[in-house]
Amino acid sequence: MNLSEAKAQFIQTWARLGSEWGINRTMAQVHALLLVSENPLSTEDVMEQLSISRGNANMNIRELLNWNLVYKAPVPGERKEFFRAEKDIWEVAKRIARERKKREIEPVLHELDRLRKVEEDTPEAKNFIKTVNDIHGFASKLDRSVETMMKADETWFFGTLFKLFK
Amino acid sequence: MNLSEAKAQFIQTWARLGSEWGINRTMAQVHALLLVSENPLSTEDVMEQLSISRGNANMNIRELLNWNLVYKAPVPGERKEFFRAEKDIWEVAKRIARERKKREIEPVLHELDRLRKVEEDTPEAKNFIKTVNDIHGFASKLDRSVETMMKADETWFFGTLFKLFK
DNA sequence: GAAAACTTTCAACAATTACTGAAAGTTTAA
DNA sequence: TTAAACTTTCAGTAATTGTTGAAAGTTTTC
Repeated sequence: MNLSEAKAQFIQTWARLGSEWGINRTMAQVHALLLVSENPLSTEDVMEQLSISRGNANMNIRELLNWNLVYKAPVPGERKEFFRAEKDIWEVAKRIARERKKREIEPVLHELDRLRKVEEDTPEAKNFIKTVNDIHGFASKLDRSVETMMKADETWFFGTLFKLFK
Repeated sequence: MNLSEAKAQFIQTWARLGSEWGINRTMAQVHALLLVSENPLSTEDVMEQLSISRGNANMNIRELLNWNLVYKAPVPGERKEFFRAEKDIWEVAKRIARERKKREIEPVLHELDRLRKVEEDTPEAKNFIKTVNDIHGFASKLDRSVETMMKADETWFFGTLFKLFK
C-alpha cells in the first residue's frame, strides 16, 4: 500500500468513526486530513483534497477551531490562513472529552437534577425518582472522572489504571 | 411538576442525548419509556405512548433487545410479548460500552493496524506511520480499559478511581 | 389445518441534516 | 480610499437517515 492510498483510507476510517459518534462526517474528514498532513493547509487545499465547497470547508474548519483540535498556523509571506491539527493524541482526546462534556453531558445532568423534584408521593413517583437518581448519580461520577482525566498526564493515567487493574 | 410531565421530559432528554451520541432518537425514546415504566409494556403500548408506527416500534424494540438493554418479559395469561428495560444503570453502561466497543472501536483498531504497514521509506511516510501508531496505541489502551471496566463492579470501580484521583 | 393473534419486513415517503455556490463582508496593502 | 485577496454567510438543494403501513410471515389455539 502506498502513502496516498493509506492517507485516503485513514480519512475514511476517521470519518466513519466520527459519524458513528455523532460528529459530522466532513468535520471528521477535515480533521483527519490535517492530522496526516505534514504541513499546514489552507482552506483551498482542504477544498481540493476533499472535493468539498468553500462554504463547507470554511464551516468545518471553524468548528474544529472551536473544539481546539485545529490551530491557525501563520505561514510567513502568505496572506492566506493556514491550519494544522493538534497531533498529541492525548491532547486530542482530552479536548474532545472536554467539549462533549460541556455541550452534552452537563445539560443532561442539570435536567436530570430538575426531574428529581417530582411532587408526588405515590409508589410510582418514588420509583421514577429512584431511576432518575440512579442515572444522575452515575452520570455525575462519570463526569467527575472525565474532569480528573483532563487534568492528568497520559502516562500516569494509563500507568496507574493498569497497575490497578492488574 | 407532576409525574407524567416529568416522564415525558425524561424521555425527551434521553432521546436528545442519544441522538447526540449517534443513537437513533426513537430507539432512545423507547428505551427511556421502558426505563420509567413500572410494568412491562407491549409493542402496542409503546406505539401509543410515543405515537409511532408498529413497524418503527418493532424495529427499535428489537434493536434494544440486541443491545441487551431490554428484555422480553412474559406476562402470565397474555399471548402478546411484553418488554422491560434493564434498570441497573451500571449494567446499562457496561452493555452500551460493550456494544459500541465491538461494533465501532474494534473495527477501527483493526483498520489502523492495517494502515501502519505503509511500504514507503520517506520522511513523510514515517510521519504518517507515527500518527497512526499514536492513535492506535491510545485507542487500544482505551479499549483495554473498557474491557476491564466491564468485568469490574461499580462500587469498586468508582471507589478505587476516586481514591486514586484524590 | 385453518383462522386468529401476533410479529416482522420493506418499498415508498417524510424528516432531518449537510452541502453548495454565489453574494456579502472583511482585511490588507499601496 | 480603493481594489484585490481572502473569509463568512445563508437560501436553496442534495444526501442521508428514519418512519409508515400494508403485506407477508409466524405461532398458537381449537
